[in-house]
Amino acid sequence: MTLAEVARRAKVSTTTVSRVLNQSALVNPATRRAVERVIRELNFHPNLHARVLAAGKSRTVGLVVSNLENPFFLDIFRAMESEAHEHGYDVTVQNTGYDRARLLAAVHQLLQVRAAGAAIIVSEMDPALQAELAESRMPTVIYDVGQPGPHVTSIKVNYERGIRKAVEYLYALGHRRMAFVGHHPGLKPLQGRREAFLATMKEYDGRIHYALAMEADDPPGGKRAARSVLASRPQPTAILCANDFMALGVLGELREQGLKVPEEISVVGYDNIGLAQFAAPPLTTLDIPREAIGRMAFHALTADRNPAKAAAAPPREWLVEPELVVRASTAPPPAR
Amino acid sequence: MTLAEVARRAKVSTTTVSRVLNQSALVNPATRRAVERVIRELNFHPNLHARVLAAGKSRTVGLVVSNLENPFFLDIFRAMESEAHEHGYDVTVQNTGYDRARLLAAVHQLLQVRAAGAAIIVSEMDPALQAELAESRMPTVIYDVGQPGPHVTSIKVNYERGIRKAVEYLYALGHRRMAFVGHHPGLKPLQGRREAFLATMKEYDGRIHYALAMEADDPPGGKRAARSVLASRPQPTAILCANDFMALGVLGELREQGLKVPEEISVVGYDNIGLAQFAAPPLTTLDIPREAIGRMAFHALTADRNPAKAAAAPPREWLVEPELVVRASTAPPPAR
DNA sequence: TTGAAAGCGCTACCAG
DNA sequence: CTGGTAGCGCTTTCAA
Repeated sequence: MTLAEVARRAKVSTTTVSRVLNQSALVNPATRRAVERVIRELNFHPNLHARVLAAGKSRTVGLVVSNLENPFFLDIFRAMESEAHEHGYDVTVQNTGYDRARLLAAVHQLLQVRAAGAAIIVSEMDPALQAELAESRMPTVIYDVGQPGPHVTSIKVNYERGIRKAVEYLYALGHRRMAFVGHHPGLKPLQGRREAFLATMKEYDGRIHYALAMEADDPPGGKRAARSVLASRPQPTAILCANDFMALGVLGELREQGLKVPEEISVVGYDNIGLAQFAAPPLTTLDIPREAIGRMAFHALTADRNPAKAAAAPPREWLVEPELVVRASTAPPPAR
Repeated sequence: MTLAEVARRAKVSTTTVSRVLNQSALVNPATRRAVERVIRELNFHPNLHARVLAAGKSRTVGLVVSNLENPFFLDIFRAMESEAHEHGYDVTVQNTGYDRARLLAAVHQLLQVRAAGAAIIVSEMDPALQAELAESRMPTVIYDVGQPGPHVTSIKVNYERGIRKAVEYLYALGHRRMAFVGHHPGLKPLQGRREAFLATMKEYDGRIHYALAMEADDPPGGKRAARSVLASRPQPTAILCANDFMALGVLGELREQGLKVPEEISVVGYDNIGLAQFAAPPLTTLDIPREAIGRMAFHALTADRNPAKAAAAPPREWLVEPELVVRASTAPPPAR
């Protein structure tokens, strides 16, 4: 089934059919109806590849994330998708599983489909890829790493500020022994949270004792990490997690070990995913506005498309501030 | 950057470049290396739209699901994707949010990109769309509804059997007042679970008192549903959920109401998502092999591609049996 | 082992 | 308002 076939049956030119497909105004209403009828009868679906090829532009933007299983990324995807749909765009997601090879493959795929833009919200970004992306001239959004440029917008989360808020809060509650549960050393953004923690610890200069553990980004990873830090001595009275998803796992381990949260030990997460309030107990965490990030990412990718509104273009760099959300997983440490 | 440009620089024909791109064996190793060098230097990424258009076939399969946020669907996606990658295919996911209009749009999109096949794992399928899909002759996998056909494979879960297992288990524990938490009446598969529950109740013919509540497919929905069934009298001593994702929400509500699980009330989920073991308490549930479903779906879509192995083709209809997984959210009802 | 040329299905420019 | 036609970038015979 091709457009030519439709044209033949409708007794018009392919040009006309193309016009009705593209909502062009320059087509007689009667003609339009006739063509539409044929399209419906034939169950015609225009070949998108041909359209993109001929038109030379695509209305698809790509999103590549590290771990779709983690609601943090999923939320960004959904926000971006809904914003895109409102503007007549589609978004294709790709999951890397924190694997650099898959990241590379994902980016190449987007380059091959000549996507209108790509938002790379991953933790495993590397400089070489950033350079390649910059050269490609495809509008790009990068997360937590690198610098903005002609076609690249950078979104960064002020992790350190977030961690500091959490540590200050815990310190004020009386906690002096803390543990940090992060993951995948070497992955910049996550390491960012870890380093933010270390930097904050340094500020407290010896007044806080701490332990660290790095594991996979999921509940089982959190569980293992919790087991590890609980084995350290002196045992921490509070555990800070690199994200809520892992925090779910640390809560599970604490439950298994019979440690009451928050009476015996406090836990704070990061991200404020929806599940955080359904954790037992509901998780104190640092909110990161995923909805805004997703929408912002979409606009950053499609902004240059409207040179007219260039003035209203979004900033090429955006710093996000996490907010502390106190729920039931934190309390003063046990009197001992 | 086009293939022609590469050909010019490499001083060969476009045909040759095309050949190296397609791993064709009929190209001199030296020539190949030369071309590959130019490709690398130019950072050339062949236009996928042009390739698909010219070749007339695509190595992309589509997956459309109702709610990616629900790990059940995400797991199917990941399994399908990993299987696809192993076979040189890509998969594009689309999320409908249980919205028929979005489902239609998603399917049309797949038709437009001439996808190699489409797995429609949704609860909002309707007969008209099934018919359209059948006519389209695109390999399709449908879930829980309809009949298999020339190009359509049907995967069905034996919900009733699962529900019966759960009810029998609870009945044996001593429960006589149960509630079922489902969602979106009118959505076939989910209704399927509800009807399976009702059918089972009928078998017990008055020996079990029950209540029902339908809400959204997420923890908040489960929470609302729980509130509703807890208000019914006599109050149930066990709650069966249409899926684990909602069960997370009912556990949250029970916790808020101060009801101890499983001492005062039992909860059983459905699906056995990874989070089920991280729920508090770990959830008794019915396992559905999502990994197998995802892989099976991929093969069903690409099977006809290999007429040689037609004999080893997967069955056009597959019935999945849920297995009861007992964890800590169920126990005998309180003595009262 | 390599190349010339005819499409793939659609859009867009230029006429009428 | 409508149509003819030249591509878009690549694959695929068919020859050489």
